[in-house]
Amino acid sequence: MSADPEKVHADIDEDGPRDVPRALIRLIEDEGLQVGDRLPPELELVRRLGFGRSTIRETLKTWESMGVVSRNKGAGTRLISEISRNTLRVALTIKHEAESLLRMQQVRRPLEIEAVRIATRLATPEQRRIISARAAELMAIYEVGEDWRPADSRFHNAIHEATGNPLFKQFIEQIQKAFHDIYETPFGTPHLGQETIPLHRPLADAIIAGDEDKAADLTATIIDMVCTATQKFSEAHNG
Amino acid sequence: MSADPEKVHADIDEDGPRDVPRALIRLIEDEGLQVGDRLPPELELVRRLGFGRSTIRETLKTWESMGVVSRNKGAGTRLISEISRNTLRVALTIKHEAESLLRMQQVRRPLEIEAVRIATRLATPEQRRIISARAAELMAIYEVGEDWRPADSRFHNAIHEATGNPLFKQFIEQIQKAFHDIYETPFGTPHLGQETIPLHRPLADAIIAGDEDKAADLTATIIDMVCTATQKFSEAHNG
DNA sequence: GCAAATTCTTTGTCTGACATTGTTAAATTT
DNA sequence: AAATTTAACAATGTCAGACAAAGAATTTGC
Repeated sequence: MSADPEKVHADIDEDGPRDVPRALIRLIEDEGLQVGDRLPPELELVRRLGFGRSTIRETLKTWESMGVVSRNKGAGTRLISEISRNTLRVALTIKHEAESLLRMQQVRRPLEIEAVRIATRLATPEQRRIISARAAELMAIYEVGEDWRPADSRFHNAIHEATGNPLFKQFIEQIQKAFHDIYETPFGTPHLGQETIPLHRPLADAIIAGDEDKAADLTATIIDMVCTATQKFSEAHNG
Repeated sequence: MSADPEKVHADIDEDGPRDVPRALIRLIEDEGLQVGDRLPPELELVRRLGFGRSTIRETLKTWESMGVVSRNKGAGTRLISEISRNTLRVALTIKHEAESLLRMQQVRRPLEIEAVRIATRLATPEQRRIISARAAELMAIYEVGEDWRPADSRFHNAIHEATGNPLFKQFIEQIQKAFHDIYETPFGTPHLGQETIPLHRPLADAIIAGDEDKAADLTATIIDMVCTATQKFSEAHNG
């Protein structure tokens, strides 16, 4: 077994990760750094991790663009989202043209419907109560005529929670975030989808009753209405 | 009007974007670079854009992590996804635990099914031909016993193209990328989903025939088989 | 004409220097 | 003594140069 001492030694020597991201994650975990904490300065990272500064900077800059850390000249680098060796970072690029608002809803549609189906099947009684409460809150705010969008987010969020799969929440939230980024910038915020709100009460009821098909149908209807509104809006603003 | 010559001059001087991403996007647009084309080498970018090499590299590395470009030592940097000044970049973080492989397939499922439905409705004759050809290629490679995964990617890619919505391709590809990142690292690559390949021929036929429901059913079957295999795999490797 | 070896090109990494800006501590003033 | 201003410090941002490593292209040999 010990026929090749050099190689054996090389393998044993391999206790440290060979690339910067791994080494950084390891340092963060070993140090027990939490969200909000500051990372060591770059020059200390150079010393402790054994990589060149530019190499380390490339990783930190990438993490910054992914929202893992925030970096400020003079201040330092802070952790702003959880990261561990089990965290995988994925980036999407969305082209924002006339049709992209519609395209986003087209992708959101199946995700939202599937999320509702799964939630209807799997939600615990506690989760169903929360969904119902959020729906009540949404309707109340809507009827008073206040800004219902935060309540709408909370309602859908409750559904996504109930799926037991955090990816649904993440994907849909990112789509919505991109949607609003595009939407608000060019021409103000006209409260798109207002007319879908009254449908949210029966949707909540269907979920609570465990009527998967009805819940899915209502969700489809809601998103289709948003699509129609989006389309009208796009046409009105682009030709 | 010419009360402040210095400032006027400064403003006129402002013909070039101040940060690297803008400058790069501008160059790509001006040059008319398409997906698949090669970017100029780093040193030429240094010369033409007027930034230091490390600064440019930080942007290119970030773009690589976002799937905008692919970079290879010796080769060069290629554009692998559309980018323009209207492109929005969004990042996801996926926590990879025992269940995350399954969770990813759970999210992929509705996306893939919807993509197939839309493709079946909207594909042009030319696109249907391509899908058919890819299916034939996939079956041929599969029967010979070679690595069918690249062909499988090309087949699904052809479907995503036919939706006319690039977001489907991006989302699903990123999920797959994350899946393989997790999958290959810990325990080698056991060709998951092998038994689904024979179903791809009838799937292609259904798409070409315009039978939306059948195509959707077959897709669901395929992904459910992958889910089952994933589950078995997870259990075998985690207890 | 083809295969192998060589050269060239391009990205990857490291080092060192300086600029810019936020932070902190000292000095000055009130 | 307290508050404000100022100066020193620390951290990231940028640039330049050198070499390593690996893919691509060319040349050489047969």
